[in-house]
Amino acid sequence: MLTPALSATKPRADDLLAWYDRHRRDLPWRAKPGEAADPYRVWLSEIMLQQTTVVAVRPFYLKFLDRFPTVHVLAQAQEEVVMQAWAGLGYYSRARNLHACAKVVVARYSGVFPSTEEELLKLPGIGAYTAAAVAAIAFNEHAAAVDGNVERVMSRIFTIDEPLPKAKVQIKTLTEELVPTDRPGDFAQALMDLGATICSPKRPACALCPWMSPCQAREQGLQETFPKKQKKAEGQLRRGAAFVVLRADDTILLRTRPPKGLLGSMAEPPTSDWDPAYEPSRAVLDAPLEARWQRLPGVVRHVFTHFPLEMTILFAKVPKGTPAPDDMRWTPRLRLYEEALPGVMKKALVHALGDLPPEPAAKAENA
DNA sequence: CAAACGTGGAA
DNA sequence: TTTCCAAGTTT
Repeated sequence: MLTPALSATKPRADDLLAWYDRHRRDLPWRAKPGEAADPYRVWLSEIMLQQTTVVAVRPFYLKFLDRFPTVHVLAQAQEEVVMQAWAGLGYYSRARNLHACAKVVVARYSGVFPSTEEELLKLPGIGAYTAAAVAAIAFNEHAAAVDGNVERVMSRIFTIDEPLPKAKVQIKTLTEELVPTDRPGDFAQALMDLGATICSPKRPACALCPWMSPCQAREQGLQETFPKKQKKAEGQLRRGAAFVVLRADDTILLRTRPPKGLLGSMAEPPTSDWDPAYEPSRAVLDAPLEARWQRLPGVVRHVFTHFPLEMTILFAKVPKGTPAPDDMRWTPRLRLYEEALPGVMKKALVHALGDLPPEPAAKAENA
């Protein structure tokens, strides 16, 4: 009587929501059940979570929210301060767009986020996913937020053979058809929680899945083969040099990178160009100033999304009063934490100086 | 549309 | 150690 083909039933939002009500993750940016969501916090968290794990985001989110509690505070902040708060999280164009977006929301929308997917999509740093996520989660709009989790869940449920990213259009349509009139915000979060905790990339816990029965991939035992993806070419190794200068008054030579491109608007010790053919033995020719340069043993390795980097570190001590070259500055070693130093540049400084002084502990509000 | 764009953690 | 990748957007 029971035919396996029956499993081709449409997944029910109610089954997912019932699971969510029991197993929802408690996250700092997530409103408690029954509470209204704060659009600013939802938006901030969604930007931070782009291509970034919950574990990595959590401390940054808490510190960022403490420093910029409202969209008004953020809009009025200096860009350098915003970049400093983002330093270490990666994908720094997000921080520049975040700041730009805050200014638009304050200037054009009086500090109130627009509530529709369509309007949100116009704002800097907000793309198809984030527009739908904020609309649904913060405003309970009937929007389908399709991120990597949802792509995985949907491609498994419907055994979508088309590889990503081509399958995105189809997945968006399929997801829209499942969004309930009732709780679109919870549905969006439930779907992402499902992808993050049950329908994981490897070893999905199908036995615990509220959508096990309608899942076509599970029925065929092929859940781990979805989603199909086209592979990206891996980048070629680039080499370069970084120049760490310690002045006698315990200051370090830094500069700010151009606003666009790799590590845009972030701080760094002066560096050479990075190129596969770079010759570390000739690095001193690229030095920012005359000094007795010392080539330190070893290299600093770092892996960017699209290429690996090997940096040779040159170190020099210079006398008090040495002027900074054009577009560079001296920063006290004890205040390096105030600089917007990306991870790779922190590595370079640590290689030359040893551990950097820690940031002073934030003052406790209720000590 | 393919490529650029960071980082750190897990298997 | 290698591989994959985590709540994507912009150009």
